[in-house]
Amino acid sequence: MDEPGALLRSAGLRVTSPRVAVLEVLAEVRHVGTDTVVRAVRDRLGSVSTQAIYDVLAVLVRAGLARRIEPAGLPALYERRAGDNHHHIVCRSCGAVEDVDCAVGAAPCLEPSAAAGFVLDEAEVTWWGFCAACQNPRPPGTTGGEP
Amino acid sequence: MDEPGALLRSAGLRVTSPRVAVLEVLAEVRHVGTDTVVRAVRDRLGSVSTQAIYDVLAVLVRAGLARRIEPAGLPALYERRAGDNHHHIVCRSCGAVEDVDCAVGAAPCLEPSAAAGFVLDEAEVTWWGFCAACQNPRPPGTTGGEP
DNA sequence: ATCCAAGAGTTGAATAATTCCAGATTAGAT
DNA sequence: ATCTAATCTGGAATTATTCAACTCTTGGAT
Repeated sequence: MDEPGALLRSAGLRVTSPRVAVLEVLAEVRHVGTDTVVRAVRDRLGSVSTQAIYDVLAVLVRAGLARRIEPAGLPALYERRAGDNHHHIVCRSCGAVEDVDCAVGAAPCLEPSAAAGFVLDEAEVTWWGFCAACQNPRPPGTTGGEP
Repeated sequence: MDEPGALLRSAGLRVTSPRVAVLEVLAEVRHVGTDTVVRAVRDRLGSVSTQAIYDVLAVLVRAGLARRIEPAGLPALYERRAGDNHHHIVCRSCGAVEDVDCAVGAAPCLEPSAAAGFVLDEAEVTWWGFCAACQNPRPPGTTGGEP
C-alpha cells in the first residue's frame, strides 16, 4: 500500500504516469529539487513538461503525499515524508539536508514565548551547520551532494 | 551609539548615504522586504539603484548589523535585530511577521535528536499560523499589512 | 465495451526576485 | 590634496516559478 498507484487513488487523485513517476522519484531520494525531479522523471517517461512536474508536486503536497520545504537560500525541496512533523538540518556549504525527528520530546518546540495574537498550527525548525563532508578541507572545485 | 553613522563606523564600514538610509528604514520598520527598502530609501535620497540596496543589505548582514530571514513562500525580509538568536511567527495568510524571543528557555531548541555528523551553529524556528487580523472573516479584497 | 466531461498535460510566454557586469564615482587613509 | 579600493549606477541576464489557452486522457456512466 506504499505503491504510487494505490497512494494516489486513496487520496482521490487520478493515476497518471507523471504522478506515478514523481512519487517513485520521491521514494528513492529523500530531498529533491524540482530540477532533479524533472530530470529523473524524464529518464523514466521520455518527455514530460516542466509545468507538469510543478503541477504534480503541488497536487501531491496539497494531498498530503509530499511535503515542500524551502530552506533559506535554496530552491524548494520536496520529500515523501509528510504528515509527521519532522525537522531538518541543512549544510550551509553544500545544501545537503537531513531529517530530524521532532526535537527534544514532543511539544516544547510548539510553544513560543509569546504568540502575539496568532493562532499557530505548525512549528518548523531548521538547524544550520556543516555536514561531515564540508567540515574538512576539500579539494577545490568539489561540490557537495545534491541539495 | 545607535545612530547609523556610528554603527557603520564601528563595524569598519564606510558611511555612505544609501547605507545610512537603509539603516534608518530598518530602524523604523521591524521586518522589511527589499522592494520596500528600495521605495523608502528613494523617498529619502531621491534616486538610488536597486543594486545598491541589495549590496547595502548584504553588507549589513555580513557585518552583523542586520539579519536576513526567508520564510518559505515570501521574498527575503531584513531586520535590524541581529545577533540575538530570536525566532519568528509568520502569518500564512498575509505574511505578517512577529519576533519571538528564543523559545522555551535557552538551549533546548539547539539540540536536535540526531545531528547526522553535522556541526551545527544555529537553530532557526519558524511558527506558522494566522495573525489576529486574518483569523476573522475579512471584507473581500483586504490584504494584511506589509509582509 | 464505449462515451465524454472534468481533470491533467502541453506549449510558450510572463513574472518576480535576485545576481552579474563594466564603467563612473566617492569615502577616507596617506 | 591625492589616491585607491570600495561603492554605486544602469542595464542586462539568470533562476525559480507561475499564467494562459489549447489538447489529451482518465475513470465513472451508459
